[in-house]
Amino acid sequence: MKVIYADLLNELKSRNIRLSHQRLKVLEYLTKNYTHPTVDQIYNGLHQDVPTLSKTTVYNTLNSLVDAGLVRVINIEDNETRYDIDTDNHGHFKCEKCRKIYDFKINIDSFDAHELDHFKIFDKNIYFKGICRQCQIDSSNIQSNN
Amino acid sequence: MKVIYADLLNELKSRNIRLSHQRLKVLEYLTKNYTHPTVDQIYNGLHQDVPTLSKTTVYNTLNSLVDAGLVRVINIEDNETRYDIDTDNHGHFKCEKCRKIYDFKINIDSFDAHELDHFKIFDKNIYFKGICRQCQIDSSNIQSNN
DNA sequence: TTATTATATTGTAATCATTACAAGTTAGTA
DNA sequence: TACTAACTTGTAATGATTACAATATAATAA
Repeated sequence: MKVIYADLLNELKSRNIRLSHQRLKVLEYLTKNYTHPTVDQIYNGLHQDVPTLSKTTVYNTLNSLVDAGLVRVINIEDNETRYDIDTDNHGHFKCEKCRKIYDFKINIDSFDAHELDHFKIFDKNIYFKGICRQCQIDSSNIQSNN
Repeated sequence: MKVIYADLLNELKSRNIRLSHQRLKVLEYLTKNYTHPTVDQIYNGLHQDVPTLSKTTVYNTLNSLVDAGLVRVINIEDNETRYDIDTDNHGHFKCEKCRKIYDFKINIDSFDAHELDHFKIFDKNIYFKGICRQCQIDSSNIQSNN
């Protein structure tokens, strides 16, 4: 899914969330970096460009954006929260070697979960963990060098 | 899924994990409390019975059991890790009102995720968030009392 | 049973992510 | 241009988890 920056701005305006310099920069970062970044990565990525930026502001901004439904939280490891500007229905794969998070297409709604028939569901998440293709290739190359 | 305590003990023995008093108590707690407890809940639940128990031991024990594949980690909220003695293929629903976690049957392997065809997958997780049936009933009763 | 030893437990201190808070700043509006 | 509610910032607080070193114990063999 392609995220259109201008659409995000309209979305913010319609929700009366002020278009502060810092928020626009965080949004811009997320639309330019599809890496499911952590708060630290966002902060470090923007710090040169916005020297006054505070990490608290990054937290505040992300919380606002999540509340507004413009950003999704990814909780895979318990010690690092990641953020995703793509709120469409998709899954995440985390490589335990290179730590990269890959998106993959999956229609979560195609499941039947009858036990939840009378439950209100706001949010559906799928994530897998393992070793990505590239890391398998890399490690077999290292072995063949022995 | 019914977890057989004796099977867990054999599993531990075969992996050369010592059957210390504290570990047995944590395992017993998990097999008796299908509530996906937090570390605090386990610690508080056992503290009367095992007064010398340390919270560090609960952490250490759970990490060992997770490494051994006897317990699964549930990361839904970023600030509370929960533990599940049921390692079978199933999904979790977290109610945002009563905070309870419900299990539901779902065959995660029934999906096709072709983009991951050459990825090694060790671990698959599904969780939903929303309002459970009981909390919806409760809140409509409160409203009708107005 | 007893002695031995590798492994486990414990309490405290350290770490790290996140939030609380209060003072200063700014976006949006009139 | 002035006003004000909302936002940003830096620091301090919080809370979960881990590191560490001293003590205790499970498993093994004599």
